[in-house]
Amino acid sequence: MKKAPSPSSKSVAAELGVSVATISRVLTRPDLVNRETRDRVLQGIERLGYRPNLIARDLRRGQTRTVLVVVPKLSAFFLEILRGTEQAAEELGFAVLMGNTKGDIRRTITYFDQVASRRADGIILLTGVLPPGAETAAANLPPLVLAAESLKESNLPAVAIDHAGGAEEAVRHLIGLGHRRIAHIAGPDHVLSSRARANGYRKALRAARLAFDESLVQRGDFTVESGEKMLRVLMQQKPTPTAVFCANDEMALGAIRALKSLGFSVPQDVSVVGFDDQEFAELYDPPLSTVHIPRFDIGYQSMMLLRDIVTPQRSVRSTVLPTRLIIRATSAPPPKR
Amino acid sequence: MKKAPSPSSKSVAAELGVSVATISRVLTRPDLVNRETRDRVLQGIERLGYRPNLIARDLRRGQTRTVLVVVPKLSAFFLEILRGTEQAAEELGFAVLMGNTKGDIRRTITYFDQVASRRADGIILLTGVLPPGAETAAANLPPLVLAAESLKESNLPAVAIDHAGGAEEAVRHLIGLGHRRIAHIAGPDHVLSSRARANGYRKALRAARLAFDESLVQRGDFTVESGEKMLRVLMQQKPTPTAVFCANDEMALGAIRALKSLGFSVPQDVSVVGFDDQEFAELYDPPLSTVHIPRFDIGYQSMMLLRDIVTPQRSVRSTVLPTRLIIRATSAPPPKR
DNA sequence: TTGTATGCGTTATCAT
DNA sequence: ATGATAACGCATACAA
Repeated sequence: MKKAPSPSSKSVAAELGVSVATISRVLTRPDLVNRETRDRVLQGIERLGYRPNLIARDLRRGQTRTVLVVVPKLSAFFLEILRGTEQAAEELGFAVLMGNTKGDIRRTITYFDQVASRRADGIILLTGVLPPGAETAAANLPPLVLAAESLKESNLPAVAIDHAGGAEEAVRHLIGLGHRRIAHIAGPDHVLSSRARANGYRKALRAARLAFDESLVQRGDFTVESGEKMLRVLMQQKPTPTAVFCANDEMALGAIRALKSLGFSVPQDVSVVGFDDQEFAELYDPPLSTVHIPRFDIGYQSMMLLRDIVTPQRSVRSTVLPTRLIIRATSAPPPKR
Repeated sequence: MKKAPSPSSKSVAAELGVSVATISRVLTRPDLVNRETRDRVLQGIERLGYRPNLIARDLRRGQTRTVLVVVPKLSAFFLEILRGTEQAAEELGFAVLMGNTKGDIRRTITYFDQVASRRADGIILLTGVLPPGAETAAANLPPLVLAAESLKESNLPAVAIDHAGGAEEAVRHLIGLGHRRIAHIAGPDHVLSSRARANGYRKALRAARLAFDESLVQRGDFTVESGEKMLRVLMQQKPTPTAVFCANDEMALGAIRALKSLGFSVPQDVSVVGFDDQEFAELYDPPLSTVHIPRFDIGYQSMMLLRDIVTPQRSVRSTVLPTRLIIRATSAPPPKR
């Protein structure tokens, strides 16, 4: 049983006694061809196992119907986004290429080149940073959607997240439970999303006319360890906070771990709320209250937006997607005194 | 600033007063061209922003240097594999296309078609199942590597995991700690890997001359819930087991959860060991002892193997990768009585 | 309704 | 060392 290479339209045409044009038409504009011939061709295609060569088609058409998704690293966070992109891509008949910069911004250029080289029609960029030279308006950017991590000031098409709104809702939740001294473990200051989340925290306090206490805000670096460390700092303030809002789930886990080891129980003594709703949030003990990021939607919408960009005559509109507070078991009313 | 489409080799050639052949040679076989012309061409390419059209190149060469990775679902497990594949692909100059069957075996055929249509050179199949028609040797399979989940009887190129060996090591570890009544929460019987893990469990018992007790083996379905449920069943046996080896991490989590709610502490009263070493295993409280699967390597080796397959004159050899026991905090000596 | 012929942008063969 | 040219397999404008 030797592996027969798929025949070309030419050989199928020859076999059936029609022209290659007819083969092509049957596949792309069936309405243009006579019913009988169409059926005969379809049958022949089936019998001979013909598959049109997409490379040739792409070359001819000048497009690939392929999107390149570029992530800064292959983490669970981006996985769910990828899932959304894949779903939308499938619906639109697009293929999905993977790109991973591994934190090296310059590698982004390599991927830009991929679309300059016509291996993909456009890029969904999840890295949050444009490569050095590309920042100027003069730079020749490929069709591009900025997703999840939007750039500071850019009017490039983007699918962003309402970080501030999510943080605000989380803190409002804690306030609603009766908390008055609410701490915040923030993320790195240079990351736009941490700043937005910190802003949401302050806004919620302000709306509830709660004083903003500088000492109740500590900055971590998104790791579990930094969460532990900052929690310890926070518990040295007095009076101690009764709730901690963390800028991501890892730090929330660290905070809980540190609380436990300090002899506090969560949420009876101290409430903790995270951000991201990563997979482990639900599995943790106790299950973590956190702010859900619609990762799937980000991926899905990004693909749709990119389609609009590469399709002439479609209007493109950036979006900001809302987050959703998930109340699990780490947030409760403060202890009575 | 209008977006100028990348010029073709023809226009670059015209601009520089050379032939297209020279342009092509400069890019693919620089040694064949005179030093001066080469430099001049290189310079012109840079100046005009020329990027060779990979689609045209692929068409001409009859290959795409693209691999299609097909997963049954986009989970963290496959993510790490994908990372390995991506790494190898980058080293080899391959692009990575994503395919997701979402559990629908028939969709695999769609992806096979993608390579029949020349969108990719081959497939790394992570689904563990071949589509219905394709099982026969007569079926015209695309260049294929079976990864992670190997098929029952097939001599297709594969990168497999030593499930049995990993399970054996885990149970040996428990035996070494002094456990004598070791239970097993197995996975579904129709999944080859669960069967292999169960076999490893029995083999370790046999090697230690411990009696195999049917009632100490319960079958779950890889979910946290089934882990809880089966643990409860196990603890009704008497004497109760002092250790539980679970066929995956989710069920191990379920078992721990159930143990806690029954008033047992882990690992003081009962030890628990999982399988997979998923991300949350390390983060859990207490951190889970489990069997690490070299997911990255699976992906990496699969890509290398596929390269061997699509490259003439390279020999292809299937591999079985070893697992590695990770001892964390859920396994300890049994309580003294 | 169908066929013929051209070109998409390369690479490779064959001359020169 | 370089150029002219023929494919690669398809889609389409034009002819019939």
